[in-house]
Amino acid sequence: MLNLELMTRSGCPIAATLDLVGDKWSLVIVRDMLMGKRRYGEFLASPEGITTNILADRLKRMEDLGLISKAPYQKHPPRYDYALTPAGVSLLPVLQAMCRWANKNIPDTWTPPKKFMKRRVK
Amino acid sequence: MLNLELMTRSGCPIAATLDLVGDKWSLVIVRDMLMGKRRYGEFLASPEGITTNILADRLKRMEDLGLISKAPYQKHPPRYDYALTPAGVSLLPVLQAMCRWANKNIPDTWTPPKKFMKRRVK
DNA sequence: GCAGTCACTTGCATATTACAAGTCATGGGA
DNA sequence: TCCCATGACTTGTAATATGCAAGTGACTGC
Repeated sequence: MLNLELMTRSGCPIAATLDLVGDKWSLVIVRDMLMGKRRYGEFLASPEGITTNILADRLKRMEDLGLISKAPYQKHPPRYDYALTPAGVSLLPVLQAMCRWANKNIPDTWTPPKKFMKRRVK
Repeated sequence: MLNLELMTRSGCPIAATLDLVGDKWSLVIVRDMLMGKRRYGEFLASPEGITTNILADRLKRMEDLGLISKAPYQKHPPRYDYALTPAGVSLLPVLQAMCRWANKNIPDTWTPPKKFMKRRVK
């Protein structure tokens, strides 16, 4: 369970989920991490073109929420690897459902790699 | 397939889905419709407290996107019933995945009705 | 004929996002 | 050694989205 001081709009699980990750960027970053990306610069390089201030804000926010964790891979200057926590990884089925929906309903969307669509989390 | 003049950030199905419904309110309205609500006033009455201008904007936007349709149930003054199109209904698996995630990860979220969680769309 | 309801629209303040530029430490090459 | 590039950000400002309050028009019930 996540530990949140954040107020959600209601107890509805859909509304509560949207209060945590219902913006245009958080789930794109989660996608990148599920695909193996771990560094600030790798997230910036994604084709959607997130800007640096939004990326820094979302990384901090999702860390505060308990969806990602960061570990330094060097000390001077501090540099971090970002990784999903189990709660973050378990967003995978949401992303898979979005992929299925988009591939059926939005023209010209890419077919995700099979290993992404087949992967299961407990 | 939806017919969109909207530019998406990339061909990624996740990013494209978020470009259509990745805000705090659209999927809440879809949820209400899947639960049987059809009128403007019913959406307003939901516990999250959407405001009238945002609701009117989202209804129009989702109609333009092809996710919902409206049909008049009286002429003077014009009053409408809103309903999901097949593309709108097929967002159900995304909402179900969010519910499962929230119930496991966000404290004190409601358990949705079984008929909502069990329902399947082709 | 007057209050209330339904389905909105409008105006304005605040919050969020986008875009551009700057910072700071370090590593590599001439 | 000095210059430039890179990684990981921060800061400033403009554009856009959201929240809040109030207003509108066409009825409906009393």
